[in-house]
Amino acid sequence: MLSAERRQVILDQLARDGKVVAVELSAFLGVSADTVRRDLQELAETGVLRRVHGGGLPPAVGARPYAERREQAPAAKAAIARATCRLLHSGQVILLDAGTTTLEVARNLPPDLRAMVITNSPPIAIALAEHPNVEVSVVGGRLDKEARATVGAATVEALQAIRADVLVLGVCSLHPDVGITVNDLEESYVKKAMIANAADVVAVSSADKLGSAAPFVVGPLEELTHLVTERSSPDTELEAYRARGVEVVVA
Amino acid sequence: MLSAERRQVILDQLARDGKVVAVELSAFLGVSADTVRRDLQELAETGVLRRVHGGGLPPAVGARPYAERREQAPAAKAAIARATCRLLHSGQVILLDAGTTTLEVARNLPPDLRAMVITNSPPIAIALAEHPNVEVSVVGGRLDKEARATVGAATVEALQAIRADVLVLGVCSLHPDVGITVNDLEESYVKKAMIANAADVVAVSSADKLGSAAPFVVGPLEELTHLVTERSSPDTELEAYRARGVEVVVA
DNA sequence: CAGTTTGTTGCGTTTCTTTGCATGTTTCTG
DNA sequence: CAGAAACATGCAAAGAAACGCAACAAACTG
Repeated sequence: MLSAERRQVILDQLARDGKVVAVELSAFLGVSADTVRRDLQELAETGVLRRVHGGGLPPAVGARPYAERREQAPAAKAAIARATCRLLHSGQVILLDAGTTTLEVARNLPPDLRAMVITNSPPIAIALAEHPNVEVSVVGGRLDKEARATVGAATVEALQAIRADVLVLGVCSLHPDVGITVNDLEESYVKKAMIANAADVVAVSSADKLGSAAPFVVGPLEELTHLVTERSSPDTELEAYRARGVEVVVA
Repeated sequence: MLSAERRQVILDQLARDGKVVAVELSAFLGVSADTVRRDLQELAETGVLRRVHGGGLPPAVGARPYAERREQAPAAKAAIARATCRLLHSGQVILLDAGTTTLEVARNLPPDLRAMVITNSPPIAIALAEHPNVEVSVVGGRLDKEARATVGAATVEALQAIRADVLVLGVCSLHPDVGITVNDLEESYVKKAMIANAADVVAVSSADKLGSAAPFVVGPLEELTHLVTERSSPDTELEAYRARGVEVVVA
């Protein structure tokens, strides 16, 4: 049996049982425990398995979620994106935050929109490379593999050199009292810097993110000038946002 | 027996058994193990077989559709990319230039390579987001839609804040006397800045780009420490590069 | 047709991988 | 806390792969 084949068997067994045990593998595959250990180490280095004492487990939720998130609720996202585009005009400097909804906004920008778009998201930059009339600028920095966006000191500093007319902000969690919150500290700093350097702030959010809160606070709700969300949001809930001066657009 | 015929037999056996073993094939086909190895290598380059120590397996199950992969990565490019990866090591700070060949390098980085990769190419950044062990940093700036790379003053300035161990440079044109040249002024400045801030400079180039020149000069050939190119390059031509102190690697 | 080129194949040598074992260390468990 | 199990590390043997080289055949050329 080929060593690569053996590793494939280990992965199959991991996928089937949700775990692998070193000694069992040793007996099952007919090789020494040493060899199994080396295989497990090798697999762990490539990131497809998480090494634990005695065997291996599936890797922690890693690069997987991005592909999944991209597919979820495409219809609602597209509607929000189209509604957001109606708030954007030629001649503006547009700051486009990272996120799957904002990526959809980028894809839906009207072809005749002549604007300058600044983004910290490589996927958005690539999507806009297809656009005939917008000028694109990328904000550099360390890449957050999860969000596919640049973060860190360099990103924040670069954002401070920018004055945007409008920011399209992808929000993770939005709560009338808690404000804008996210799941990552670095991300919160980047969003803060974006908000600080944009005249208008348009938040785009699917209905399920409204009324929830995450650990890291970006700022109070009053920072937003607009909120674009789905039709399915209950109107009573949206009233809380309107009362705080946010112009709510239901797509 | 014709060599093409022999390869077909190998593929048949792979389809039937789900694997092939080099020594078994050698005995079965009545040729030396060397010849079998060469066949396997050839088949691996077209993507119909995954080469492993001791034999071959079906191409990776989770891998992207092979037609697509093949289209963007002709055998020559993939071979150059793999050869380039052998020049990179864990612990290095690697500067990755934009380009289709360098994108292929990014895709071919060994999963166990632990390095920091800095790039001005959003597509490369996205490709590396899949990599479990490299840290990715994006250089910001205005996006050149054609090249899908950032250029301009911001990009050059950001590059000057970097000290890389090795630069992987995609070259448009390379000529023993004229040096490194490109078709775009902005691009030339970016490449200059990259070269100025990297200890080693590895140029990757398909054979047809050697011996040609473009309008904008990046620098003399002496800036390069390595050149990785295709097997098809005539050796007499490569001698000119070697004579100027460039270590030439033929993939 | 002779000479050249081109491509394939096998061989010898060197280098790298894999593997099991011996040894010492860490981690788990009752 | 002590014994057992799991782990890490170095080592040596077997085998696989890479590389240069030379023999050979087929195709091309003047």
